[in-house]
Amino acid sequence: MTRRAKFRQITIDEIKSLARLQMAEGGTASLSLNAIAKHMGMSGPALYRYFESRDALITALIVEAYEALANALEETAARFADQPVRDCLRQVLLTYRRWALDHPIDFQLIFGNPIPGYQAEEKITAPTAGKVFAPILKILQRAYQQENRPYPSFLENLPPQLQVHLSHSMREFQPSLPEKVVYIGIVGWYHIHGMIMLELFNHIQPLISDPATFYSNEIERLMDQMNL
Amino acid sequence: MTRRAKFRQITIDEIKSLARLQMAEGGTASLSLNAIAKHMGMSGPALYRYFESRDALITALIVEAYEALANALEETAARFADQPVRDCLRQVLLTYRRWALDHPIDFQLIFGNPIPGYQAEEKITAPTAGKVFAPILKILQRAYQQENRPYPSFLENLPPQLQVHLSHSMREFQPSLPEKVVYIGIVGWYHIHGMIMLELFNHIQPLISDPATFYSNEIERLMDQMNL
DNA sequence: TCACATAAGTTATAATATATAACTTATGTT
DNA sequence: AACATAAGTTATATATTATAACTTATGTGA
Repeated sequence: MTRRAKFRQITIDEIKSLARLQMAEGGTASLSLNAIAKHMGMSGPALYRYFESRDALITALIVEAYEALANALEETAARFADQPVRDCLRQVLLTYRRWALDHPIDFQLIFGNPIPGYQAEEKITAPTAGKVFAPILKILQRAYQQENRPYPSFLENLPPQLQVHLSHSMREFQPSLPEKVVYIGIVGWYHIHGMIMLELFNHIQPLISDPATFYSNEIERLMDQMNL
Repeated sequence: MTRRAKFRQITIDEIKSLARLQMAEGGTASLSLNAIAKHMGMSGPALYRYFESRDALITALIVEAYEALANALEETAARFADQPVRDCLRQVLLTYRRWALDHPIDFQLIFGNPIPGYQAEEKITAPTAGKVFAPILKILQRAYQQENRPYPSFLENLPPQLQVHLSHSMREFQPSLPEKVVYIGIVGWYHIHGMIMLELFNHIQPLISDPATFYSNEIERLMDQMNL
């Protein structure tokens, strides 16, 4: 890498870092290229050498957020891979919540409403999205395929028109994954996700005194349902 | 109501209506007072006679959204009040999804990320928030208190530090509501909510071919868990 | 009916935002 | 050393929210 390219990378990183900081203070849409430039000691238009537009910067941040979350989950899964399935999955799901609370802005970028005016470039963001779900699927695969645990009873009478399909990018990670495993994963993920979204946007606090305990408790209940 | 006040109300309604229309096209944050005024054939600053600021307009829209959702749920609950609990609850939960899909902007205003720069005026929005949850609690109360259905088994060994408390405004609607009923309601609501948020933001479609069937199926599973 | 307060609009202006164009300076390579 | 290009600059166009000052329309009380 040339010296110039190195400096360029540093500048790009600083821009993204400041953008994150700005959003942390005023929400995902309080992003001002001008303010970033000013803070870095240069004029506004200079930023356009590094990002084509405000949306391009946002897209970069979204991709990074996806990757960071996926990495956090994968890392936890790897660290507890030799533990029983239930313990491993518990840790991964705890990491999921922990990461969301620690990185509310990144989580909103991934799962919240679209930013004003911002048109998601799905070609860029979609492939990374699958990575988030992959570690959870991997654990479930271990449970139901390697360890041959019985499938939960609620899978028995599913309506036939309910087709589950993995996106192309996800298929690459998990080549031979039974529909049932995917379905269990989806059901679990949605439950988890609902709790976290509500907690993140302060809809849980008026009802539950201790969201952490509630979450832990629901995880256990969920894993009970999954026969884990 | 004087003639002038009537015209004023019409103008206010038109502003709100156009605001909704604008958001429907470009997301919750693509709200331009100027554009609204222009569309109504008047200058930008004229709008400030009707709304103190952009945030005041947003707050009004949020309150209306809460009320509209609560009304939709209540209406459904009333229409199926003489049916068995399970049938009534099913219809209410279907209405919940239907309303969210039919009014994605209003749903985002209530449950999505905060709009850039917008500071929620919780004094105004909080009291109405309770109304959304009320119809569901009412149905559960009927099941477990009037009809004396047994509580689901997952309530048996809850950790003692897990306190459930209703906000003040909600207490007024439901004076004597056992903690257990509230807890069941919360658990169910979160599950439902997770599915709808993910569907609304297009995170469900890459995985599930038929979200409606999936949702229906999950409702049944949920009510099974609730002993309904 | 007329006088007058106020409601409801106007234009002008300030402060910021994204973004483009045209120009200058620094950097690295041939 | 010459030169292409990267990386910055200022100037400008066009939005945005919002305030100030001013004008016109409306409704009411004397």
